Amino acid sequence: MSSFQGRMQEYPSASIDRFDRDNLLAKAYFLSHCHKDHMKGLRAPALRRRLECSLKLRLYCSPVTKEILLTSSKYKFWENYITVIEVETPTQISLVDETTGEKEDIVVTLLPAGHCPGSVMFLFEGEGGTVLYTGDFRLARGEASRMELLHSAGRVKDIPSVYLDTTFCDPKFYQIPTREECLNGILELVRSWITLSSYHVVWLNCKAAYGYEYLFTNLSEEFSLKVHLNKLDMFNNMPDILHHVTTDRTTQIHACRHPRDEDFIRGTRLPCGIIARDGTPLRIITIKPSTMWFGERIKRTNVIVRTGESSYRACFSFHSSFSEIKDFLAYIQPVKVYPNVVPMGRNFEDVKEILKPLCRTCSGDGEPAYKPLGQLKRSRRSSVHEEGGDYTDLFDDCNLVPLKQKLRFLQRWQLDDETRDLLSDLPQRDPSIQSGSMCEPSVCSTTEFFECEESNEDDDDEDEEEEEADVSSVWKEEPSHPSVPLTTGETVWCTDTPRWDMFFKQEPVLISETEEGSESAKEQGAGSQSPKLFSDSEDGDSTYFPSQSSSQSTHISEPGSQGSLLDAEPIHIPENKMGCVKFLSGKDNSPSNTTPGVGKRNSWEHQRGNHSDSAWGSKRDTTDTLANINVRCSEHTSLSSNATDGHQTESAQSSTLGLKSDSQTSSDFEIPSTPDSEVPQPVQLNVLYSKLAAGETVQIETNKQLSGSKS
DNA sequence: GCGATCAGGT
DNA sequence: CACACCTGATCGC
Repeated sequence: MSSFQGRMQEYPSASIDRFDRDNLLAKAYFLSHCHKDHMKGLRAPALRRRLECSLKLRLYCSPVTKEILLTSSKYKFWENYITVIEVETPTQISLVDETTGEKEDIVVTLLPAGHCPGSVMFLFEGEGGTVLYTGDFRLARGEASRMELLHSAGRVKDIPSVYLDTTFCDPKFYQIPTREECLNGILELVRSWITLSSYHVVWLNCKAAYGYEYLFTNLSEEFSLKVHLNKLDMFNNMPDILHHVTTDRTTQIHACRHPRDEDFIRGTRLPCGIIARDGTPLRIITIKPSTMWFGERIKRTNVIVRTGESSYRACFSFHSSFSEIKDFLAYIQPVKVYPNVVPMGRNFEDVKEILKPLCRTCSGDGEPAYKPLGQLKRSRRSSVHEEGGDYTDLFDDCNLVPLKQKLRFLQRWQLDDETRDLLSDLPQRDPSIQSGSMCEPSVCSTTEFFECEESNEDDDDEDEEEEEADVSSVWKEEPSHPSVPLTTGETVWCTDTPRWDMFFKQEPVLISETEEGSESAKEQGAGSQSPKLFSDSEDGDSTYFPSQSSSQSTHISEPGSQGSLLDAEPIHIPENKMGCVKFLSGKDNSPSNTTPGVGKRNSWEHQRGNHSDSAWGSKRDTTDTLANINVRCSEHTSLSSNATDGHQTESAQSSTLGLKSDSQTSSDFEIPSTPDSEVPQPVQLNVLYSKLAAGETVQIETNKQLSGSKS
């Protein structure tokens, strides 16, 4: 939870993610994403009053964040006070003192943060120096190196100050499995269940928060089954998400909520109340996304853990692990890092101590904490690829590979090898259901569900959505409140709505390697290529598949090994993007704010581009979207022809380089894997962890990384 | 009645 | 495990 108080030393008149107390006096507001702990004071009457009295005061955020924010009626009053800043578009804004007329211009760049839809980091450049506020972020290894706007003239920018998401900035959170590992584990678990019969359904016990959407979209795409949610209105202008979620409860994948959903599940009922029409009890498993972490040299377990008869915990994290944070800082090399979050079981001083050796000054005076950079400003890209078989490969974000391809690739060998066996002796399943079903969303199964009388009395009927006509022939869906007419006007599904899979095209590169690749992948999965991933886990690393009464030992994910198959040439560094700065006055003159059609349709677009795509596990080719973006940006940045041109250039590069950059592993810069540099001995670690576990203050002489510049 | 805060829960 | 967020109790305006 963020404990950032809203203001940065360098630009104290701007408030970020905090809107109460003295932030009420800010000259500009910034919202990194729509989680409540970053919105404190945002709907307070005091702020609202101030807004109404001000001509200049604006809230700056990404298009998606605006969309989400304004979906809530409580924040509707912001409508005319929000200025959208396109992601990866340096934009000049003025901080104006309305009493004196004093003005300070700063350039703000939004960078995708990979935390939840719309989440961004803010890069500020101006007289206060260059500062990066990360908000909450999850960036895989190497992603900073692929953010063009963190670079200038082929080098990473000098960013002296970083305000950092330190949620997991603690060595005990050293490793968190990558998004792809986690996603793949969940996919396999879901597959193993829902293919048993159409009465087998899964409930994703997701907290009411944004951030699970990429899980939903991947599940939906994989199984051609939309995910049931209570409401969708926040995604109305995000077709890439909207296509994969539904308020139609007749699906086998649910992420719906009910105030007493635990009770429902215990009673083998889904929170939405749907049951099979023929009375056959639904077979429900629950999957609870939760963060699993692993210490530096601690044996990993699987990304799926069975916690009960029909309940599972699946690894899932919105935040970067310690090693990902280290990797990020190693690349940025800030002089000063300010923690935004105090990790659990720590205090502010602890975090600062942990961060010290990760800063430029400290690695300079002591010894290089873990990354012998040698120079403050590195060339952005010097090596093609580096060491294989170390942690880099271990936790490498093979996420840079278009995920769709990767997952197919993985599934092929996994399914062949293990899951297929696992599934082979299962009860006869509905012939209309096939693994990796080709059916259309929502009409995949022939089970007939109907409303249960005890259906929860929630108000989701207002979000009820009529599905395609042929649904009615398959499903019997009775409104939970027959007296309330369905609102058909709202988000009727149109057959001509672009489909998710039209957003990307198949690249033959990976698929063509499938035969060979699957073999090697299998071997790697057994530990050859990335031995450390599962090297010492030949044992109890069991992923439980619900179709088995006992555990099945299945390594459901080994994407780390994939990266090595997919290495590509480094991408080119675009010219300094600072040449293309968009200018915004205090008044919001952006067309996208007033034209819902064009502008909002792409409100998800900021996830374009290699890093953002990978951050989301998204895998569409961005060409189509980019074309739209360009259209909109032409309007949007009409104040600056430079900006428009620059943007198009960028877009063109992105689309042509997309695959290459996506295919890169994180080791595309010269940072050796951190564990190598540290070479912690097991004994040392044991001592360290014992102390940490005991809550002692750690004075580690042996561990340079922790002692840092403490001298 | 509303908001802020805290405790307790998932 | 933690995170994000909900609910309910309490207090003050």
